[in-house]
Amino acid sequence: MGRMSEELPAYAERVLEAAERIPPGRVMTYGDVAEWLGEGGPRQVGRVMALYGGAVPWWRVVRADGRPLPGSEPRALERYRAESTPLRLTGDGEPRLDMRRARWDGDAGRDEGHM
DNA sequence: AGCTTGACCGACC
DNA sequence: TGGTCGGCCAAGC
Repeated sequence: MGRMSEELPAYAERVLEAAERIPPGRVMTYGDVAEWLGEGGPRQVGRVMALYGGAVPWWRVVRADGRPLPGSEPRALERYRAESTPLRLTGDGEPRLDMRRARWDGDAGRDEGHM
């Protein structure tokens, strides 16, 4: 046991932890997660999710345009429906996330407007 | 050491 | 609404 090599890079672990924090019925964009962490950027978050996202609620981390993850749209939509995540229909009738309502800021401004 | 690659983003047209 | 472009930064080679 000479080595404690982490299977996950530390950064990846933080990203996954952030994803697990997102409450049901809400979503964060890749950029939001990066900003919340204060590390990396959207592309880095995306890469982590691509590699290890299966271990966390991956459907709650989405692109900024609210479009469901390509390739997993049926599964994502099933989750959104189960969690009552705000959706919205486009002109084509394709369901997309209603980002104005579904986007979660990580409780960043939890205290504001309280006093 | 320097590329290259991304489950991206915002600006712009 | 859809396409391009530059910027972004960790990981892999």
